Amino acid sequence: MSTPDLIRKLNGFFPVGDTLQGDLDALTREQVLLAPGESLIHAGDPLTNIYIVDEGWMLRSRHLPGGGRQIVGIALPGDFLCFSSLMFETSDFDLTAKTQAAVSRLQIDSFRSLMHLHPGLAEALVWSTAHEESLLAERIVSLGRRDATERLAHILCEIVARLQLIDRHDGEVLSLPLIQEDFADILGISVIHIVRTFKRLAMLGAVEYRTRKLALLDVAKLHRIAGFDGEYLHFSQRRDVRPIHHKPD
Amino acid sequence: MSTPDLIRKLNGFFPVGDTLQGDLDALTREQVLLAPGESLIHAGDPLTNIYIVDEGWMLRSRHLPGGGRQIVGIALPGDFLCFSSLMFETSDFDLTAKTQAAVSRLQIDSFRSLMHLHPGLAEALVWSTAHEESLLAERIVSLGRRDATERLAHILCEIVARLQLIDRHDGEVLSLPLIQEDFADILGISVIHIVRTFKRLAMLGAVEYRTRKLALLDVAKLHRIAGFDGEYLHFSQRRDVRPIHHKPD
DNA sequence: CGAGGCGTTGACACCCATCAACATGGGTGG
DNA sequence: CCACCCATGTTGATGGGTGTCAACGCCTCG
Repeated sequence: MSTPDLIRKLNGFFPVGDTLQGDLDALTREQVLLAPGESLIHAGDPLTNIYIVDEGWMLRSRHLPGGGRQIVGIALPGDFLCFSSLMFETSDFDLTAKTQAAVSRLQIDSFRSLMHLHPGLAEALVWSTAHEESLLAERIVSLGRRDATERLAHILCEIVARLQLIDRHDGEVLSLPLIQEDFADILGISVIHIVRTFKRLAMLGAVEYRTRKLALLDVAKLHRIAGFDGEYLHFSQRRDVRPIHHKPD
Repeated sequence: MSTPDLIRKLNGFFPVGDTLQGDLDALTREQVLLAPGESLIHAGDPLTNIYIVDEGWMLRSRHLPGGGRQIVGIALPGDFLCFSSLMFETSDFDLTAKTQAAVSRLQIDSFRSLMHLHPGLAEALVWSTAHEESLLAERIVSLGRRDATERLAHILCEIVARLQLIDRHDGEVLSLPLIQEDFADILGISVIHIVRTFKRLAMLGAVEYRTRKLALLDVAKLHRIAGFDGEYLHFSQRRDVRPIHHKPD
């Protein structure tokens, strides 16, 4: 089985040759199926695998002593998970399926040797890592310096853009598995204030949210509210990547 | 010239063999000297290099339309900068020297081929990337779910731990180049509230701050206030890393 | 038809931002 | 050595954004 979403995502960024396609297909993989709410890994668990999301939404979160939760990342089909298994022994976060999900499990040791045999795989991982790092940094900007309305608009812009990249964007009304409590824990805001904030976005004519359905009324307006500049996603940029095993001139 | 801080840092994590040491020495490097306040790169600039900080503190920040600033990372001696140059064409952030600083500039193309010739270099980069990713994720938890006092205590714990790792921790009173405005922009809090928060930490008997000097009165108490668990730094863990070019049994 | 998940509303309190003014202190030039 | 100045830190008053609590409404699913 190939990894159509990963390929599609990388292809949006730089031309994916047959080599990389082959590399990814060559992975010996075990697929894990998860029910909604089921966890792939818990904070403190040993890290022994890398994963690629094949289908579904996964959330990376931390549970705090006081009972709170902070979601630090959303993983969509085509995303790598637990890349830090390459270096660290335990996980700092929970990894939980938000929908029914399917992920490919890759033993870290075999992944290492596969990376050596298939340099394109290393490229894919590096791209994915750089990309995720961008998302984290941008989230920090949001949490640090944007108010609730801007934050919510911003994450919605980001989600829409990411879904478009993997062709999961189904038009005017978007199905997404996140409930308002999830948005609260992504944005560092209380659930009740998320309600108010969605209402404000609706009154502004940008979007309307109702239980896992998001109606996109005016995406341009949403971008304006968020101060969204998709540059940090680096979707439109293509660097002419030479596989690592090619010597430069 | 070697990279003592990078080596020291990696060594705290896994045993650094002669191979990696040699790899790092083999880098053909151009050193850049920066005055305090001087920028190495601005948001929007093309990314054509990777850097290693040899000396000084660097801040990675974003300036917002409204005039605000969010600092997303602190780079200390031994840290890589702009690793995303491997994949992206432009920078999303400013990189500014907070002290006098010296960084080694490495052309991205020669860095790529060096990574191939010296697998240990790739290991070092991956470790550094994973490490930075951990810091970003933990910062998101702070900004999302900790109040001002916890946030400030937490970043202070993190800074102390990072300085210890590179032997820059000079005892009871710590010199650090950050002013209160910097803390404000790291933590997403106003300067004025940082003042009050430092005062609270002083009244609690944890630390006292006065113009680039931090007196550590009771580090254990500071940890307790922050809810600090250094696990995310992964300093005490050592994974037995096999260089990528070794086949697993 | 009942129950539970999810969303909504209003009242109230608190954390933190904003503004304006003032204090301190180290460095620089005369 | 003094005077000044600029960076940095400090204080108080006030207001707004957001959290908390409690109660209720709606929809879905079994």
